[in-house]
Amino acid sequence: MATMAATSRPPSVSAPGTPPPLGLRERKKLRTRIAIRRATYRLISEQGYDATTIEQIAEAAEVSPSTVFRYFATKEDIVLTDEYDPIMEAELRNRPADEPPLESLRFIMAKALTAFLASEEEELRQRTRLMVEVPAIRARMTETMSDTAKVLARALADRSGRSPDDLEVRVFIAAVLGALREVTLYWGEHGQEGDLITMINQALDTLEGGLKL
Amino acid sequence: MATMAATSRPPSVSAPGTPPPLGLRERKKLRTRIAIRRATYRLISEQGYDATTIEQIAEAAEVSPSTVFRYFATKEDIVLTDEYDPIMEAELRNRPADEPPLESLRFIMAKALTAFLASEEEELRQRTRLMVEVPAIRARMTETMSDTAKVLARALADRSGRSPDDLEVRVFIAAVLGALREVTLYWGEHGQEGDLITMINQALDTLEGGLKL
DNA sequence: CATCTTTTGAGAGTTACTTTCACTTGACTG
DNA sequence: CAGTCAAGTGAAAGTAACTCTCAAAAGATG
Repeated sequence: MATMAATSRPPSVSAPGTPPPLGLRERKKLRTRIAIRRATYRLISEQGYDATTIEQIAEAAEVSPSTVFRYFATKEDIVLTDEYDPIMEAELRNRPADEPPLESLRFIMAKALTAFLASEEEELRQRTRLMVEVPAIRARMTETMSDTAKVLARALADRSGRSPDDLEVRVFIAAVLGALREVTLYWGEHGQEGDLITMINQALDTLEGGLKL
Repeated sequence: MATMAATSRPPSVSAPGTPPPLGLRERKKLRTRIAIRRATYRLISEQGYDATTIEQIAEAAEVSPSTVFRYFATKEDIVLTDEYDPIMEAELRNRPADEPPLESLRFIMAKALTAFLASEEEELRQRTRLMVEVPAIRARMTETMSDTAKVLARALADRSGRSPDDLEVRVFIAAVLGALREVTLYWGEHGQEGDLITMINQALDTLEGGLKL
């Protein structure tokens, strides 16, 4: 994520390819990060988004307010930050280069969502709820999506020999992510009932058919 | 626009169909509104968006800060508010009902843009500049667009006998507006060179072709 | 253990926005 | 045209998200 700048690694002597065995410092940071997020989700579910202040979050997570801002640039980011971008990118780059781009995206989005649903369904639902209810979250989410868009555009451009800045590529991604966003919103507005993945596939079908309503 | 709640009309006795001849009160409000916007645009072009405070805007427009907030809900809205939604809606409802929806949108967007460019080109350019440079503006713009989306969805749904909440309709509009947004961003990022309308048409061609990259 | 570097907390400051209330100023009525 | 009513305005105080600075605390390192 954008807020997670690459920090220096301990120059450990572990075998190459093995994940470096995080020093105490890094482990602590991770714990703090998680504590803040957890506290935030809990407080929000109890009191609502607006009523939950950074001060409360800091207190609940047992850190100072300044620390909260050190870990997350904005209040919205506490809720929205995840690590799915690199995963989606990797998956996309793993698809056969001659697969139609829309099919590649269809595939990786289904996969990412399935994984998310399997491991953190409750969080996804709360997030969706907030996306529907809180304009600030919705807005920030859109920004986040445009980071995702850049990553995906690069991957797609690479494999087709185009520039990642190619207008057509950008429009392609924007349309797909715009549709995805709308489906999620729709799902959230309708009580989160029905199968999200099926609905996404329907939306992609609409796009694939050339938007002939 | 969302921020412009319908205010009471003077029950004037003018001929039906004639625009009511705004009382002094309404005229003054309009002037204030314009003064605030003008001051804002000027200050921003001189100092940049972040460096321009509401207080400065208020002073330049010769009103109090509270009045500024009475006219515009947020700082971003001062820049973004326009009155094109009802126009686009009317135009859309004027298109033949059997015209393919994508063509209708293509047509009305070209028309709206042409009008905007003809009468307020400088404003459009400044707005685009801000959209590229200021995340808050970009975010708010997206929200604004989703208001537009609702209006257009209703119009489109009406003529095809669908519900305005129909997933397919919503996806359709989201994709088109998402593409439009991306083109505008692209145009802005590339020095605002080239013909916006042509680029929009290209983007719509991409959508129409089923997003086969 | 001593030193160096990173992380943290405390505190003060900025600014967008909200709310309240008294005052002014158009608009309508008799 | 005077009086009343409603709408619009300004002043002021308050809230909360974010920023900046600096000194203290705590992990890493030799």
